[in-house]
Amino acid sequence: MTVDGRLARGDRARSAALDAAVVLATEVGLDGLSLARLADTLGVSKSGLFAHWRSKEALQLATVDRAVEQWQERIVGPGLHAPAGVRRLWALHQARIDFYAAHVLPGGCFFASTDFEYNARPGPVRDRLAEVFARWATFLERLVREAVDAAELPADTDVPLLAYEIDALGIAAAMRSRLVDPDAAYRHARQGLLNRLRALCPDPTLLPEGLS
Amino acid sequence: MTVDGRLARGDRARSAALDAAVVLATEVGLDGLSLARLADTLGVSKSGLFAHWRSKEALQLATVDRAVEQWQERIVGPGLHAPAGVRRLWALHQARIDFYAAHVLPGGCFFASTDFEYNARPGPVRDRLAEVFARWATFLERLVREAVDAAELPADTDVPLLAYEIDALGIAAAMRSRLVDPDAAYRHARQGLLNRLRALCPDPTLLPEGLS
DNA sequence: CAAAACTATACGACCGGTCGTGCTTATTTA
DNA sequence: TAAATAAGCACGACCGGTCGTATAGTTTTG
Repeated sequence: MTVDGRLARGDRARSAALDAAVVLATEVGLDGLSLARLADTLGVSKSGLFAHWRSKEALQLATVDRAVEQWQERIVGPGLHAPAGVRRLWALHQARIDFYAAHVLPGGCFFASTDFEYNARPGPVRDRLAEVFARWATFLERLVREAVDAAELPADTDVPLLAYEIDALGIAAAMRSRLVDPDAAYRHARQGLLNRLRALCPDPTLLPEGLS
Repeated sequence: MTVDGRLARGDRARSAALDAAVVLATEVGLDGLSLARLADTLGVSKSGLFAHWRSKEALQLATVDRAVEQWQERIVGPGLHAPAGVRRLWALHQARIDFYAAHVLPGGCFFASTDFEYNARPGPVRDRLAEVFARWATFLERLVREAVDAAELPADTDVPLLAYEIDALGIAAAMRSRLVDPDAAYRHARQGLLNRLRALCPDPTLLPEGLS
């Protein structure tokens, strides 16, 4: 039953297709990505994709899930293993900033472009994106609340809003400014998140050293 | 020479087409908008559109310009007529927040969706968008600098970054949270911009009254 | 040798774009 | 004032191309 080599081949092709789909969808949009281009990139035939997903929409949903997996591996994962409280929050932000510099700024952000692409288009894809962002917001809010215990956040702070800001500001500012001045994007993302962290933690001794 | 009735008819049709194009492009994307759907919405034939614009790309560029005009009329205009300094900045923000509640939240934001749609797609449309955002950033930075003279902004503040944040945060936070919780979008946009303004102006007596 | 994975081919629908024609309307002419 | 002219505008039909999708056949693999 293992049938390891047999099933492994199909799973490998499926996985490679999803990885390529994330990259291509970031360039041309999740809906703008044609199956022909995806098949050409993979070096396979277009119709073969229908053996793995029954429709393009099914492939789009799988692409969103794959992007979530990549995001969690590269961003959330390192942050979760950092120390608790403010330092943990900062470790997460630092990982995200480096991720922006390495992936978002050169090639665009899959979630940002897809989010805005489907914002006014109800349907399964938009629903899936809503779930993803809701989970992400909950996770961010939890991280912020943990940091609050150590840093004495001002009483009138809206914690869910703060979590949203941390997320939206980093991506939006980085991508927006990329159109105007690519070099400024990294500084903006880093500075913006750092400012947010300072507001969150007035005691500078709690922050990592060597930050401008 | 007046030729009023002759030219006015064509100009009216052209103007109506651009208004509809902005609305439709906000829904399905600037590139996802088909000429057939635009023609159907207008109740005219598709080929008639080519009498006004020689190609779809020309119509897309005209659509961007039209959206800029609308934005300036509804947002920049009221703000420019407000008192100078912090109050003027707040008047601009207040107009933008109301605009979010009335237009962006129900139907999406043309600039946000189009910006991310074309972020990784070089070409004339992206270049036009870059010009628009560069002008917008310059305008915002000028407004912030005028407010600084009255409010004594902290010395280490990055003014261009602040201008970017004010813009990106409002749109991104509003649209992002719309997917998750429509009711929270207005509060988020208002609270986020208000927080920014408070950081900009530590003296509460300079701020408008009745703000929570 | 099955069975799974993949390819080749064809289809209907829709895309942006072109062309030739008729209608509307302002200007010119008598 | 009334007929004639001409220009702008809009229309329907149609083109080549590409889209997502279905079906039948071929190659690969344990």
